[in-house]
Amino acid sequence: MTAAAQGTPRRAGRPPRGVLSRERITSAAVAQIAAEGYEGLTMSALARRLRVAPSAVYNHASSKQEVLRWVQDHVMTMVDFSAFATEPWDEAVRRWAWSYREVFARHAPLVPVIAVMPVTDAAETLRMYEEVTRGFLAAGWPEERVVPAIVALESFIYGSALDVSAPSNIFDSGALGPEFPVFTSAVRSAAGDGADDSAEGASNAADVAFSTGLEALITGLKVQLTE
Amino acid sequence: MTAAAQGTPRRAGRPPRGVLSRERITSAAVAQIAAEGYEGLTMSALARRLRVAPSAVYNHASSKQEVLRWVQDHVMTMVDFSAFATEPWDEAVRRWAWSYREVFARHAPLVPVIAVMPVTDAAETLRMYEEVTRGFLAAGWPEERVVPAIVALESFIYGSALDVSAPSNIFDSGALGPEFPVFTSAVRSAAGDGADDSAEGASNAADVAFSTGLEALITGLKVQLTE
DNA sequence: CACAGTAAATGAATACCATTCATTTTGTGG
DNA sequence: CCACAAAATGAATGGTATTCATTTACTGTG
Repeated sequence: MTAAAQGTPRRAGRPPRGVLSRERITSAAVAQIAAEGYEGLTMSALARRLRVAPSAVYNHASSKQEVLRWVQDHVMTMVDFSAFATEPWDEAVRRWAWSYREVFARHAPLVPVIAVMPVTDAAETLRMYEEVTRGFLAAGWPEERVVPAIVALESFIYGSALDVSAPSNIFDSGALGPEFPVFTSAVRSAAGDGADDSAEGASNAADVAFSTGLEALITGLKVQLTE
Repeated sequence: MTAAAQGTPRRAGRPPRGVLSRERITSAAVAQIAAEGYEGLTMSALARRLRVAPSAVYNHASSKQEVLRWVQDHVMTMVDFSAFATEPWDEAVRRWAWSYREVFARHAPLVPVIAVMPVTDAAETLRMYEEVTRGFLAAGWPEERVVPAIVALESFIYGSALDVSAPSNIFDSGALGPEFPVFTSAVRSAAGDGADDSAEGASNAADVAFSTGLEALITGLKVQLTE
């Protein structure tokens, strides 16, 4: 019952029709992550889901890192950048950034992977960059300034995605509190801010910080444009 | 030769004087990272450096994650936030942010650790927050806005620290380039920007993006203050 | 001062995990 | 048609964090 848990156990040797492919491996990995999270994504679990021996995966992917890169490119398709075609620049950036952060907050373990990942053969990622770049140019941005601005926004988004997965009591200074009264008080007063989770903005601490930073970036980038 | 590679091999049982402590473990971990990087930081290697059996470490730290949290708090001492005591707000933020990013670019694997790490009993981290908060308040910031602003800056800094460790050809679209001409062209024109590594700013792509985002954040946050 | 309990070390064992390799089978290009 | 490449199996391999039984020594209580 090593590979196929039920049905014909498939003997060794190349099968008549290809069993694996980049697409099937990627979607099995995504399914496994959805089912058991990133801790649950092991090469064994992946192979089990594909009804295949673990070593078979290595005929298609050279490492688990490579599988993660495929997953990352697939996850990019869930980021909504459609507003760049219809909305003014600042509103398009706003919608894109919130969507981007939301997607990668649910895939926080991918964030460190992305940082080191070259964009080569990451087609979906490139598709997004292409459209976002178009949006910047259409809004009158000089070409040489577009990529740094996108990278800056992305850096903020990735950092914020990590921040979302932080525990809400992350700033609880505990027993050391009295030693740092100014900060402790500031944390308390920030928590009291939008914390009435009754209606409207529905904002927790991470959302408030993200909104603060994103609006500042949008404002500041616009100012840079006029200089 | 399991534990001590030379000298008296120390028999089992509690030693006359304590061999380990949080401080000694932390500094051994930092030394190990300096010597062989984060891949080289294994519990075995750490124990070897401490001349101790691997299991001994678990009498003081409950997991490797905890050791990493100690390292992270220690690394915080290398961030220079002294400018908040002497410089005007925007210049202080600038110096702090550049220092912060530089430190964690050299410790990128800690970034995902930080995100989930509560600040409780992270004394050095709290020391920094205390001083930064003071600086914001002294510059006239309303108390409830300080923490979101700091978190926003930190998110950008962490994301940028990851960006620094990315390969420089990260935006090389390779064979897919022709499919995404607008983005490909923008990448080329951005590269030509400050890429004459002859003199002055000495800026690579990551530095340009960081500067762009940081200046935008500073400008945008200042604007928010006057509203 | 004795004695109990706890703290801190050793060394052996565990369970996993990614990855590799020899082997087998099958599809494919010359 | 035949050699070779591609793709599967199943059995190692080496490394990992972590746990456990055992031993020894320190520490606080009567």
